Amino acid sequence: MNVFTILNERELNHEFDVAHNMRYHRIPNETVRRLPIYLRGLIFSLEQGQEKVSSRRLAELLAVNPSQIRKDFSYFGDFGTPGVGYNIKKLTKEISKILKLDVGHKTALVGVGNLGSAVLAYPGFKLYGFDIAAAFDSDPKKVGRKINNVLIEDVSKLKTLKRRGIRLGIIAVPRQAAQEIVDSLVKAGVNGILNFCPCYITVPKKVKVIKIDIAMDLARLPYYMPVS
Amino acid sequence: MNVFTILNERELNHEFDVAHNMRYHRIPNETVRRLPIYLRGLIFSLEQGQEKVSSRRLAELLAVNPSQIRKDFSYFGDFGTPGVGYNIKKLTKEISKILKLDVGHKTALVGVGNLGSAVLAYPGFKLYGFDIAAAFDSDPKKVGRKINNVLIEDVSKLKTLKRRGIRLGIIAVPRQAAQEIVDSLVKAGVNGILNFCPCYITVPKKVKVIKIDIAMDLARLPYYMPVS
DNA sequence: CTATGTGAATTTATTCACAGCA
DNA sequence: TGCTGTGAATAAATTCACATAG
Repeated sequence: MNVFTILNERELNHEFDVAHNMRYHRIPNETVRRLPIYLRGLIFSLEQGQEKVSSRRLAELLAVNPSQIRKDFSYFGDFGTPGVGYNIKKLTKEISKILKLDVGHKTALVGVGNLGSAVLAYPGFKLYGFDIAAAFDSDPKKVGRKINNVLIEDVSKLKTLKRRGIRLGIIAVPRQAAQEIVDSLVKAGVNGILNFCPCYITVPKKVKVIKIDIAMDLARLPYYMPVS
Repeated sequence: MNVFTILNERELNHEFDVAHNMRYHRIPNETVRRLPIYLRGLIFSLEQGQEKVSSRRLAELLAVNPSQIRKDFSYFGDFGTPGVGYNIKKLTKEISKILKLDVGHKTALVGVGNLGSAVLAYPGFKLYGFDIAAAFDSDPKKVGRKINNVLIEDVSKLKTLKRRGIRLGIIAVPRQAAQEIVDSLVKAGVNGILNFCPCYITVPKKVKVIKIDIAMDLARLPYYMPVS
């Protein structure tokens, strides 16, 4: 059968890991997972007018363990000054670089329904350096319109992505259409996909998929809730 | 400062853990995280007309390790038959019970913008036993209308939740409004919250929050993508 | 002969505790 | 004194390997 689905989070990369980013020798997977969280906290602190932040303050803000933070940061060089804390701007820049968010990523959205529209309006993408540069839908009524200043194009135009330098795709189409769209994206040179469809999709090895299933996260909540 | 934010996934429960669900002695956190994934795979297999499934088949389907699956299942009794595999229905029922999804959860959605509407239309919630029984918005134009057969009520009606037996809330409002809504939900007796707002919120200890930040997940993708 | 269930081995992640710097 | 950076200690998760059941 061999259905390929990188499910929610973790399943990313058991083979890769070592090869790339040798500059940062062996950053643990869990640390990588936390880096975007730290980034949020750092940017938040910066907005609060701060310039330095200690591991303790950041930990309080994010409800994590201070030594975890220090250990995580220690995987890539010295950024803190003892007795003072971390320089927020410097650290932000470094983390962005590690996550390769510093270059800016043009991203294509496919499927401009409710969820797709929400994605277009979501402020968080810009924060992380993503630029939703194109949107596609198969509904002729939507094609040609603009949402959040992004023109909606027909899905048949997906093949232009390569030429336009877009390597990332976000899929928010009905589940039946998902695999077909994935194939088109891959053919168009996309090598990273954020999948919102609650379904299994198949991709070549070189393409990385992250799947978000909003219901799946909710499904863990009752287990952790106090007995009512 | 003490901002309380259970961020994305994991941060759930360092204190709780032991206390409840003693019937299932000490199911590891990571296993709990995977249970909804297994549930999906099981239901998928069932829909394919199968009755039994082996750890190998399930592992292929979900792109995980077979012995991981067996180990995970072993934390709660014997459900497989050697040489054959697992009885899908029985196992599905048991996992639902562990996750407390078997009782059905009435859930309230707050914020019926694009994201909120997408949530209302999302098929996955029903799959996991969630029933979005109420929706709220502050926009008078939306109040009174129905989406997906759910009546949109004014946010001032949030206080009726307790009476209606709703203990779960999904927040999809603009970030500025988030904390206020959270407070209202908590006051109305909600003890589990799924937060889609990219912001920090504060809750009493007894309330469990899961935060989904769709951009944050995407932020890990470039790191794992092959160099282009 | 196939597939489970599980101790044991291994790998990975977290936390502690403290030396050393500003 | 206050905080970083990090080895060492601990804890948690994963994987192996095999005895055992159908």
